Amino acid sequence: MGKKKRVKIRKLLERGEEVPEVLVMGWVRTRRDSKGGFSFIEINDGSCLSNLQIIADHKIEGFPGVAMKLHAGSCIGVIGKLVQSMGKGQNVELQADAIEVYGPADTEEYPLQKKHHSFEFLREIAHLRPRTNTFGAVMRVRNRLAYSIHTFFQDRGFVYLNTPIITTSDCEGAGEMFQVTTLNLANPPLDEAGIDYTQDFFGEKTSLTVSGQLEGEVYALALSEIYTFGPTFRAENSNTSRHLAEFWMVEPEMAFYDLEDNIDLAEDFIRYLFSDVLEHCSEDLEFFNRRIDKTLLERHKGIVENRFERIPYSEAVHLLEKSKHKFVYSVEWGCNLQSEHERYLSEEVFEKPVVIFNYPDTIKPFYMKANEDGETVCAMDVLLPRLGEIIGGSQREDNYEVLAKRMKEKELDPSHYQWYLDLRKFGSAPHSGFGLGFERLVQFVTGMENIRDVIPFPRTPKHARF
RNA sequence: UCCGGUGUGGCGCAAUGGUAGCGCAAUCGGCUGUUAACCGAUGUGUUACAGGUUCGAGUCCUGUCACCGGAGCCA
Repeated sequence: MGKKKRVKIRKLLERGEEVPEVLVMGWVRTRRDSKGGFSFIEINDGSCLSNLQIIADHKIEGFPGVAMKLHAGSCIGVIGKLVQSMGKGQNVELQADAIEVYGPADTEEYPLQKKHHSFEFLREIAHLRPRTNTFGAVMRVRNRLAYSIHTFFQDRGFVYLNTPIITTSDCEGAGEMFQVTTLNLANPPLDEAGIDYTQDFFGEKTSLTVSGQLEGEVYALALSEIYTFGPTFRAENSNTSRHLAEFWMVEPEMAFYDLEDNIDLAEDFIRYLFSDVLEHCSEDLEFFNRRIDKTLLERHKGIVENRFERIPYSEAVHLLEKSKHKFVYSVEWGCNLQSEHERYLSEEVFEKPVVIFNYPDTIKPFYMKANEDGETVCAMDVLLPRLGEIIGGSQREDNYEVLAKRMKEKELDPSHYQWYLDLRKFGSAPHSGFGLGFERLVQFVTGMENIRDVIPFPRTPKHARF
């Protein structure tokens, strides 16, 4: 059996043509026995959502012994004839000539049953959940999105850049950082100030990155347009359906882009991704639309077909102030917009993605470019209905003096950022960029409610198993 | 981290302070070109953990842990 080339189920179902002899391999999802002397076995190999139905005549060689092992979860290989199906529900089916069991699954112990399981339960068996319809579909969609992120930027001449995972730059207190050290925690070397990091592996205090942006700017100011796509770490004790301690982020950074160019790119990017996934993952998306969220496809088409709303922060505040909607947190110019405010704007006022830009400088980081009004900066957030912020970005401050002053105001140590300031000292250029949370994108595209169910192995507070 | 909720057979859930049940799955049998198959029978429990109140606790109280939802923070 091993000598013949195996064909994936997706290919066979797409063609829908009869094949005199074919080999398929996969995991049994369900078996139904007929007393007519044969069994129906459905197998799935992850190449697509659909199973392949196998007709196994009990007369085929060794079947009585084999049949006992063909429970849900077992892995088998089958050689047979692919023929038009006599039954309803599938076009073609495989009439088995021989079946080989690679790995049986003890039905008394195998946790997955042919019934619905809660996502909470599946999280406890993260090593087996990819064998369910939902997780197979999530991971195929996730894969397609990753692929089209690369094609979007590659088609536009952006350079894919790998920024460091281990870093010394504390990206402006942007959340808690995971420390990286080889010091003996039970007995660390000490000096007057506390722990003596000169004796640590890198000779100074290091952490896992919370953003590749600062390093991305370095390469944008040489290669013009770059993007990063890699893991990001936040040690915030955050327990929500939208947060992970380890997640993947896409961060393009572009020389010669102002804020408007930046927003244009972000919008084109989002709409490209949705359009691509609608075209290439239709079976999986229809599954999500049927089982997870009945309005999913309708909303996705809305995103592809309509322009995003764009409003300045000041106007957003004005809209919220004059609205009759009762908010838990009141709104005034200068405050951070709360989740309830963002949701109100994207879900009720505009009912589509909203870009808010020109935020007060007091609530944004030091590196964002100051506007001429002296009180706002060139920041922008893209808000999606139901999900909230999916993109945060800005035009960067490219004036040396202004940036140095901002850093002083925010009490940052300039010695840590000398290389960053140097970019403004030598051949500075207007430039912009943004960050997109990859898992939040997958969440929105699939309709999955919890971010822990769109990443293979979620890392959250108190949870790093598997 | 804060607020609220939940924790009971493998899974999903029920049970006024008084004998812990139901559905699905599983096992066995029947039926059938079946397809979330169907029909019948069978087995399945330290009620998260540690204390407390009570004649008696799954149920009430205290603490711990875990999970879920929301908030903060963020992508």
